[in-house]
Amino acid sequence: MDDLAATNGTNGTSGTDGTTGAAGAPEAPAAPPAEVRGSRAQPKTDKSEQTRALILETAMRLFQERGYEKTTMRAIAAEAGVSVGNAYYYFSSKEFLIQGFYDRMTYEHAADARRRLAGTRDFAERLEIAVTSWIDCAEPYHEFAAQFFRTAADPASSLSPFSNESHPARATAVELFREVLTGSELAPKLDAELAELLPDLLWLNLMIVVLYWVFDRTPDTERTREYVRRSTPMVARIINLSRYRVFRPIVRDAKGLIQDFILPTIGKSAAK
Amino acid sequence: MDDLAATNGTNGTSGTDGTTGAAGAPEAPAAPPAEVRGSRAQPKTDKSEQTRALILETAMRLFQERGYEKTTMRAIAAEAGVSVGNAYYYFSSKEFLIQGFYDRMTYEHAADARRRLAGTRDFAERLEIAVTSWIDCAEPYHEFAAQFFRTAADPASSLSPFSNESHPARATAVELFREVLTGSELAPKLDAELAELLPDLLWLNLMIVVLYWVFDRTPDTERTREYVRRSTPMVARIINLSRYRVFRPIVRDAKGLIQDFILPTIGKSAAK
DNA sequence: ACCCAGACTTGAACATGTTCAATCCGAGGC
DNA sequence: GCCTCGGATTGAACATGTTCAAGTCTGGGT
Repeated sequence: MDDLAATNGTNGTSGTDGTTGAAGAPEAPAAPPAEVRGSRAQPKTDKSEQTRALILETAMRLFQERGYEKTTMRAIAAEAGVSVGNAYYYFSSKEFLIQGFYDRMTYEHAADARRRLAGTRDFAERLEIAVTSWIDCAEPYHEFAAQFFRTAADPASSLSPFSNESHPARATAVELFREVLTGSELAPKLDAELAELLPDLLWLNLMIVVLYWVFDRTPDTERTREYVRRSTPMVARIINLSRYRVFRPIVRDAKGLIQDFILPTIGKSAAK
Repeated sequence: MDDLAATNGTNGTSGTDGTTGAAGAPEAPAAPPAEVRGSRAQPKTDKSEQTRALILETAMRLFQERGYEKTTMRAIAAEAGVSVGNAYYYFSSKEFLIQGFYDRMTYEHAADARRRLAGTRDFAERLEIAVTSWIDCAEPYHEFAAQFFRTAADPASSLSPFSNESHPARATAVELFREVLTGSELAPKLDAELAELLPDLLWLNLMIVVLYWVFDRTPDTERTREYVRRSTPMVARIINLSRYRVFRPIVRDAKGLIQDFILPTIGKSAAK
C-alpha cells in the first residue's frame, strides 16, 4: 500500500498519504481531514497523532495477515505496544479501524487514478482507468474486504457511505469521477443537468463493481476486471446515447427518479 | 405472521427447493424445507422440530421488541425456557436465526403476493404488487432489518443470497417473479431468451428496493413505497421498449453481460 | 519550584457470542 | 424390566469486543 502512497503528492487534490495529516501537520495541506473520526477527541499533540497512526498501521497489517475476525483488539494493542484501552481511545470501536483504513485507501485511489488518467481523453477509457485503479489499490485487502461491505450495508453505522451524508471518502471518490467526466471529450456534449448527476451515478457504478469484487473469488479478481472491461464501454455508450432524441423521454424520467429518490439519500439536495 | 404461511402451498411450479433434498422428509410437502439449515443435525424427532420452532419464534419476538444487538442469546434461551447450549444446537450462530427468519418471511411474501396478483394481468401492475407485497411483509421487521442486509453483504457467510447458490429463499423469490412475468400480458410478446433472464433480474431489482428500504427512515417506509410506485413503471417500460428495433443492439449487449457475468455469480449456468 | 488542567494511557472488569464435556432421556433390542 | 445407543439438553468455561475509574505525563500559569 505504501508504494502507492509514496508515488503521489503530485496533483493538487490529493497529496495525502493520510496517516499523519491533521491539525498543524507539517506537510500535506490538502490532507484528509477525516482521519480523525471515530476517536474520542481531536488530536492535541504530536505524540497523539503518532500513536493513532501506529495503531491503525498495526491493525491494517494484522488484518492483512490474519483477516479481520481473527485479529483481536488485544492482539492489535499488544503488537502496537499499547494498552487495549488506548486503542479504544483512538478508535471507538473495531469497525472504526476499517473506516480509518477505507478513508486512506480512497485517497490513495484518487491519487493513483489521477496519475493514470493524465493524457487520456476518451470517456470510456477514462472511466475504465478510474475503476481499474480502484481494483488495483484494493487488491491487497481483498481478503478482509467483506468487512468494508458489511459496514457499508449497515444503515445504523455512521461508517456507511450510503447513509452518512458527510462521508469524506465518498466525497473524494465522487470528485474523482467528476474529473473523469470533465476531463473527457464527452463532457461538453452533454446536457448540463445530466452532467451534474453523473459523478454520483458513476460512484454508484463503482459501488456495484465493489459489490462484484467483494464476492469475486477468482485469482487476482480477474473476473471483476473482465466485468469492468466489458461493462464500462456499455455504461459509456448508454451515457452517450442519452443525447439522442429517441431516448429523451426515458432519460428524462430516469433523471427525475434519480434526482428525487437516489441523490437525496446520499446527501445531495434534490433541488433542480 | 403465521396466517400468511398457512395460506400457501398451492402453485404447481415450485415443489423443488433443494435444501434437505436428501432423506425423505416426513410431512409438509410444499412447506419451507429450509427451516432446518444452520442446525447441527437433521431433525429426528417431533419434539426436536418443536424446540427449534420455539427458539426461532422467541428470537423473532425479542428481535422485534428490542432489536437484534440488544437481544442476547442468553435472553432468547431464557425466554424460550431452554439452555443457551440448546439454542446453539439448533442454530449454529446468532446469524442463523436471521436466516431462519428471512426464509420464513420469503415464503410468506410469496404466498401473499400470489394472493394479491390474482386477477391482474398488466405487467407493471403485477410487478408493483409483488414488490409492494414484500415491503408490507417486511414492515414489522424494519427495525432490525439492517442485520439482514449486513448478512447478505457478507460473502464469507453462507447466509448471503448473493453467494450461496442454493439459497432457498432466493429460489422462491425468483420463482415468484417468474410468475409475475408469465402471468402478464407482456410475456408472450417478449423474446424468449430475455424472458428467461428476467426473473433473476427482477429479483435483483427487488434487492435494490430492499437496499433502499433498509436505509429508509421515513414513517411506514413511505419513501420506499413512493420509490417503488415511481420506479416500477419505468422498469416495465424499459423491458417493454427492449422489443423495439432501435434498442436491439444495446439490449443484446446487456443480455450478454448479464448472462456472462451476473447470473453465473448467483448460481445460474451461463449456458445459452 | 509548585500546581493544575487536561490530554493520554492503563488494565482489570464487564457483556455477550460461542464451545464442549457431561448428562439426560426415550425408543428399541434382549 | 433392564441395557444401550444416540439424539437432545445443560451450564460452566472460554474468547473477545467494550467500558471505566484510576493513574501518568506535559505544558503553562503563578
